[in-house]
Amino acid sequence: MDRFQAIRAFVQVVESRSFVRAAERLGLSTTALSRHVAELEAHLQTRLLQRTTRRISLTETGRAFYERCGQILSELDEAEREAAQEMAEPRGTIRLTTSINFGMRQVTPAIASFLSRYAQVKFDVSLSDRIVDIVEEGFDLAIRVGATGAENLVARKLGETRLVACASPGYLSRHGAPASPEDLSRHNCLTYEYALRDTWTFRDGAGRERDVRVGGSLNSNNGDLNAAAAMHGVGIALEPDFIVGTHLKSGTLVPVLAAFKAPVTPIFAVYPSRRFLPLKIRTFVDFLVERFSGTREWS
Amino acid sequence: MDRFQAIRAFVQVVESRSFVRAAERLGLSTTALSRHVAELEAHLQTRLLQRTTRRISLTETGRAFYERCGQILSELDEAEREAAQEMAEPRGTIRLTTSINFGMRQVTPAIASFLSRYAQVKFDVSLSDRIVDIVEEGFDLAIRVGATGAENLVARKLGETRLVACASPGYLSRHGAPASPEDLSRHNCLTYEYALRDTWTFRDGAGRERDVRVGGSLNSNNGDLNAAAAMHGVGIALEPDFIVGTHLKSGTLVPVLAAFKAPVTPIFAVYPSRRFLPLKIRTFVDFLVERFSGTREWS
DNA sequence: ATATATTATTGCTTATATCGGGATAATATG
DNA sequence: CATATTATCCCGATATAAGCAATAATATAT
Repeated sequence: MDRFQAIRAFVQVVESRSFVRAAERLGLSTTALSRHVAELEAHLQTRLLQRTTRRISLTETGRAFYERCGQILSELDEAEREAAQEMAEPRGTIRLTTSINFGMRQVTPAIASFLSRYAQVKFDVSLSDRIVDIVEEGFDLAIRVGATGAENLVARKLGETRLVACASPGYLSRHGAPASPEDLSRHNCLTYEYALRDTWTFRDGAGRERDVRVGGSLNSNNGDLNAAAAMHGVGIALEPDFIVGTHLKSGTLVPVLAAFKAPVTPIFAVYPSRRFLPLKIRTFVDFLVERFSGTREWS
Repeated sequence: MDRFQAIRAFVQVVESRSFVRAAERLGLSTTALSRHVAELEAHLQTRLLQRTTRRISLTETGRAFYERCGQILSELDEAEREAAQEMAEPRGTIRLTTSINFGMRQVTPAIASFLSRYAQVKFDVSLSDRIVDIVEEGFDLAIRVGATGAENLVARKLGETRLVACASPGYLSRHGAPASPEDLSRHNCLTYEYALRDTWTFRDGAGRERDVRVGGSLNSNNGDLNAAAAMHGVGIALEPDFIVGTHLKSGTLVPVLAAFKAPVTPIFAVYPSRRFLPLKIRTFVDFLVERFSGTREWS
């Protein structure tokens, strides 16, 4: 038995106070309607409608059931409209903050693609590697590598990035490639201000952690700058694959310590945990998840 | 598509975080489950679950829909359990007030029949022709002829009673039968304290109202007493058919003014309009409606 | 009171949809 | 890299729902 159909039938009969009128409104035969109500009653093992062939009235049980069903059906309709509203154009401005590198390389093309699909949406993007308080500063959404932020937020995982230690072929031919993480202490390591400032972590074949204190002639708060420096042969950088992926492919940078696993960092979409998320946000986050879901290697 | 089935499937998949586990719990094949979710998504024209063959996660839209559906399903379950609970024994005491005559003749046997069916129910009956405030005096239910009572009450029609003017054959042979309502002014009319004290109303063949001022040697607050007096030849009484039905059948009383329609009075079950009526009350009212629904002639 | 029209239900037939099994494709895990 | 797990697709068998026609019941009109 299709309970939804049956309940709909029952409700319509009550509201029409007639099987034939209800059948007309639902576009069914009275036969089907009569059966539905009968099946519902059989299912509940109770009588919902007191019917003479001429008039129908609710039983007490039926009255109670009807009231609740009316409520439930309208709630369901609302939920479905809300969900299907995906088709309704998302509109409005999305205030977004994200890290400079990932923002430039991955989020920007995603935004472009999203904008071409949804003409009514605008973006207000703030690039910053600082972890901003999105509630405090009025952002709708943050896309963050690694950090999720405060407690009252929802973090939705978009993907992962793997850090890769790498250097230019020129640097390696001059200084040799490190064979183990500990060798890094004898190399010029380009460090990053906001994370991994002093210590880089690797995991060896046996799964043991190998922490190494690193340092060198360049520390910056910008991964691109470090990558560029590495390409110019300044030293070894530990970079997320979405920054150096293309350079590794082209050979301008070469991975080192490939036998050791560098940390994997999750990438999150972070937004306030509201009961009903605005359509524009929901749609954009879904879009990002879909776009990034299959991504194994950033480029 | 059975939308409830589909939603149930969807919710179970979300909660099981797996199609196969959800299928086990629902006693379905994974095939059916997969189809249900796919159909639901097609219906909503949106993606609810982001699924790899190995793991599934909710889309934002799906998350919102899931939360609402969980709510809706539990409401539906509750409504169905509540309705099906009819099978659960009604139990407890029903505090009931009803008029003396109708109570004695019709309600008492109904109560007896109800008690024999539901062993866990007890009755506390108060017979009175006074219109009591059932909320004030703590009654669950009143059965009333004519009056429905206060505003915050629900009145459920149980049936109708027709008033019949009648007298004993002896009285009529001595005084003759009235040919029109107006003739009643020359007769000894037995009047009833709570209603129709001074004026009786009839409707003639053309549908016109014919009010007649009546009076005589006996006024009482008890229909039975008036009927008994009429049978003893005292005069003409205007009595509900549930009182005089048997006497009319046996011939101890004879109807007069049969060409004129006497007023029809509805009979109500009246109870407080609570959101959730106790099972015992619901069941008893349904029982009364069923018992009286076919009744055309009271006896 | 009788006849008539309206209305809900039931039996029967056809068409449709649903279900489960096996095959397939995809992906974590060891 | 191989294997086991998992979701989806295809197909045949079964079950289910819809409509038509007939029936029973009842309100309204004559």
